[in-house]
Amino acid sequence: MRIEDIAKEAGVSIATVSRVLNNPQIVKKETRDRVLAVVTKHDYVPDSLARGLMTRHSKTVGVLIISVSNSYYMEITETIQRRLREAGYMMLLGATDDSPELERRYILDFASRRVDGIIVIDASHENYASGFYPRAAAKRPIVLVHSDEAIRASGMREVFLDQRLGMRRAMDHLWALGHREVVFLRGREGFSYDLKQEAWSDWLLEHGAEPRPELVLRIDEGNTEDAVPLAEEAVSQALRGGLVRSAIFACNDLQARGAVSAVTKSGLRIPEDLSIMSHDNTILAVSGRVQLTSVDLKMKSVGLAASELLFQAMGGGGIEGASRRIEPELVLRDSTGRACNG
Amino acid sequence: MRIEDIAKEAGVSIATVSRVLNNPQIVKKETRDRVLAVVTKHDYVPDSLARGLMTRHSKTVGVLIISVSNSYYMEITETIQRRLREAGYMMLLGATDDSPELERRYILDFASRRVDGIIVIDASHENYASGFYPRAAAKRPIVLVHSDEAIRASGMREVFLDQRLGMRRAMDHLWALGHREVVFLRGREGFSYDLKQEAWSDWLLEHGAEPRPELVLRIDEGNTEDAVPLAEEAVSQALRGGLVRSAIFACNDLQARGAVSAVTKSGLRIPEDLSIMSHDNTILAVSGRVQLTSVDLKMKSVGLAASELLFQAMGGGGIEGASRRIEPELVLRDSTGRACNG
DNA sequence: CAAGATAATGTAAGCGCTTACATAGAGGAA
DNA sequence: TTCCTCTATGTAAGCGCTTACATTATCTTG
Repeated sequence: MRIEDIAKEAGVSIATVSRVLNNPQIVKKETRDRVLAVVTKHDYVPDSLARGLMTRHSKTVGVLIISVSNSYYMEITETIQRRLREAGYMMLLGATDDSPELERRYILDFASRRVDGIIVIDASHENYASGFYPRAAAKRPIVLVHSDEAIRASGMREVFLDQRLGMRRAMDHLWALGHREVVFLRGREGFSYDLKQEAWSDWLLEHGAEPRPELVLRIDEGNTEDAVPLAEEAVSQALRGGLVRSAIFACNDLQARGAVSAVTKSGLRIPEDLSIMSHDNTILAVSGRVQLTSVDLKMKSVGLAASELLFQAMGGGGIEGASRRIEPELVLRDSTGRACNG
Repeated sequence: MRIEDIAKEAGVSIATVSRVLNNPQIVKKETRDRVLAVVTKHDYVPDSLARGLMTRHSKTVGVLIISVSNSYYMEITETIQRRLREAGYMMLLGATDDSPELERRYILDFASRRVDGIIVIDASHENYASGFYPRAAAKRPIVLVHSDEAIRASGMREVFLDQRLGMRRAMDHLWALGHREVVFLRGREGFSYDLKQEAWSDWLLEHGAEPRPELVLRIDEGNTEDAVPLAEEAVSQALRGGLVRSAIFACNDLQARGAVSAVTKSGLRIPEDLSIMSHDNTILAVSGRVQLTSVDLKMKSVGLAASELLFQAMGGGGIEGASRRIEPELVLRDSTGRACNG
């Protein structure tokens, strides 16, 4: 069914059909109804490729995340998807596997599909520094969600996820409870682990404590479900080695769950004997016997902010003020308590 | 940058540029290199809207799921997304909130975007019965992922998720362990709860046991994180009422986690005093202190099968044999054991 | 009721590509 | 050389729409 067929059947020109579809009020009610009848009769939907070719927009937004199968990204994807739908946009979703190269390919592909805007979650420093984002942003609105100081100061549209603040809040809380030694449990590699470790280290230094290397427990997986047993194993071992004496900071809830298992199995109580601070505040934080104190990155707010910024941009808004900072929140639960030996 | 600009700069006609991009081998190496140089120089990517208008395909596939923020769907979305990318397709992702109406709107929208194919996860019976899917499938390949006997027999391309078999395996397992009374814990509403309850009920009847209504525990939420405390509360209450004596079947891992909390808090041991059978086998099943025996729906296989079917269809394959059945698998862990009073 | 104003519809150009067909150039056989 | 074949490139139509502009129908109003 093409617009021509509808026009023929309704006895009007294709221009009239187009008007009925795009500017109903300017066509006489009588004609309009006749056309609409034919349209609904055939379930006719105009070809948005052809339409986009003329109008220069596709009512489509490209969204990039590192991984689809990660609870941590679920909430932000959900939020963005919902907002886009409400505004009549479709979402093209791509997973980059944390590869800047793949990210670039996706963005070029988005461009060729004439998306009206792009949201990059966990934007890579590399693609910013090489000038790729700015170049792409010159052609169509791009919103960067990131935790990178350089991007923050770039003047691009961006949502800054203040992870250092989250770390500070977590450490402050432990400190206030009397913990003077905090073991740092992390995954193998990845920007966010490095950032957190740096923040952990800096914080300790600021408070006159030493970020001793043996306090860093590194497991080989980060975010898959294998992280749970690996973290458990790592913590058990550290426990046996007498390294864990006051508190543990885990980089995500999976690792924290593993830590909890290790600690309970060793006969110690949480939080009486040992505190565990977690990060991400996913469903895992509340699904076990001991509910985890966890840093919540407020991904819903992040998603909302990113969508808002993008809509503004797509509506022709300028770059000024197109910048947000979201504060992580510490959610207190049962896994942290006063230090017993503090 | 349009093809015309490239042509002009390379000193050739637009047809030649097009050929360089689509059929490199038919243009003389010398010319080709000259064109390619200009193309890369400007990061030129052809407008896929214009291209799609001619070629009649968009290299895009529409995927529909009920909810983005549900661990249960993460794996299948991930699998499909990965397969699509490998094959050079982009994924338009829509969340239907379990609304057949919204599902229809999405499918129409997909159609207008000239997607090359559509995958509907948890296809609705309503849209099948009303003839909507078949009508849509006449115009472009559609693969339905579902647990609906009617759709299974429809002759459409479909992946049948044999949930009844999963239930049977779960119940057989409990029965073999000596459990003769199985409490059924479920969410408020939704096809899959009804299907499971029916299977539970049928199974009991077949084994000469009675599916007594008071054995059905229904909480007001199903899949959000609120389900955990609600399930805990429901189970605690049933425990106090003396209703839970041998085993509990929970419709998903969230509910099972709530059940575990209730049971442990009441002082009973798992699985010595009470067994808990879970469903979905998400990360939650392995993240707590007691690891849950759970029915795994093999969503990765489902996703693979769905993609395969779609690729076949998009490649021009016929409808015959475009049908798969995936068997759920029972993953045995620590939450189920021999009945103590069996 | 003529005639200018206005509302409703039609005509046709063109969005950026692909591709059938036309054309030109190069090489080889007679 | 002439004619034919083959290869490389150009020309132009057309994909299904939107929209500026042209045209025709319908009102106003003196």
